[in-house]
Amino acid sequence: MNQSARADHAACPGCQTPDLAFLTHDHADCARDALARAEALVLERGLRLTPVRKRVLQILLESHQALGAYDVLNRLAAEGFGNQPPVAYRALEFLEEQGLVHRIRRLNAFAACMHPGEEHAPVFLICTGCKTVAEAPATGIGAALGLAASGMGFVIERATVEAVGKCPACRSEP
Amino acid sequence: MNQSARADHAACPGCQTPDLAFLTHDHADCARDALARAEALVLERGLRLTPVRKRVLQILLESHQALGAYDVLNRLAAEGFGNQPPVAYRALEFLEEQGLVHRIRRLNAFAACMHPGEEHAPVFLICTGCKTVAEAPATGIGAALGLAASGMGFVIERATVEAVGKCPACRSEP
DNA sequence: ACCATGTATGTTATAATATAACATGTCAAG
DNA sequence: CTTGACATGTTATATTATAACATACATGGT
Repeated sequence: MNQSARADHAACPGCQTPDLAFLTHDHADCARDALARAEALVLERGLRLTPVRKRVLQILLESHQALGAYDVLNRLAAEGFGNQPPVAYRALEFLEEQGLVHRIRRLNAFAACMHPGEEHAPVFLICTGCKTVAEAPATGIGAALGLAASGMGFVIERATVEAVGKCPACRSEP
Repeated sequence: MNQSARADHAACPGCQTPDLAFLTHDHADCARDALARAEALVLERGLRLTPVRKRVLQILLESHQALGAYDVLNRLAAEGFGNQPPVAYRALEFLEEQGLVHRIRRLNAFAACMHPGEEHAPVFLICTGCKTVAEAPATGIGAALGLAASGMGFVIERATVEAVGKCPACRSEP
């Protein structure tokens, strides 16, 4: 699968069901769901999913890739929002604090969380072929990490786990 | 333990023996060892540990912390090496390719590898108190990660695992 | 010894990412 | 209808990183 195919939201990888992450499926659905859940979560917490914040989340959900802050900013600016970096960075920061967006440090980029609200230490699989970022089920890894650390007397607060490699589609291509 | 105490090389944490990583021990020894092993490794591979490269590695070994590229650059410049970013970045890139230095993405920084040559997917423990970065034994984590990924048909090439938290010394302080 | 070649370093310039500080606007409680 | 808290907009700048080209330096072949 090439990158332009991946840009088609009707046939995309990486959504919340791990089994589907790198398979073709209807992405419009999971984006809509994630947005609705995000909105509910934020309200529950007495916070506001303002227009900029909502739009930033939508952009990330729709693009279904990790986007740089300036990519997001450009889209915002094109739609009449502010066009200075803090506009994007602040929205992204808010969304990250609320667990709605994850920061992919390896890419200096941000990706929408595909299962907000659920407790999770995210693990990212970054395909070097199609640039898709999938959130993997972290089962066991957080625990193994905590264990290794506590063996040295270290107490983990947050962890970043990012792997680069090839997704099934890109692996079976030249 | 505070940061100035950590700057004292005669009583430092984080070296190659996991059990000692956050304990006091003689760092001059492990720095010297690591440098010698690095030199040998590079020669084995038919490459050159030139003065800049060697000095960069020494700086990282001695400081025993993760340093930004510009921190390294400033020290180089003060010693008569070039004072432009590529000088530092190129040496760091070379050292990273040779597995002698690791990049800590969370900090936009670089740290000397404490056990070069040994096969390892590094796991970093970053103390938010004293800024010390320790390389933890990754036992099991790489495997767990590979397993989780292959469940989705994803093949990992390289992984970044970084945890932030508190080391024993900083945890027992205010 | 000399040159050809590849590799390393130095330098200039700029790109890409991120934040500080302050001004303005908005909204809801009192 | 004002006050206070929060959000957004704007200006400016800091920090991190790389591209492109020039110079030097080592090494092997002759």
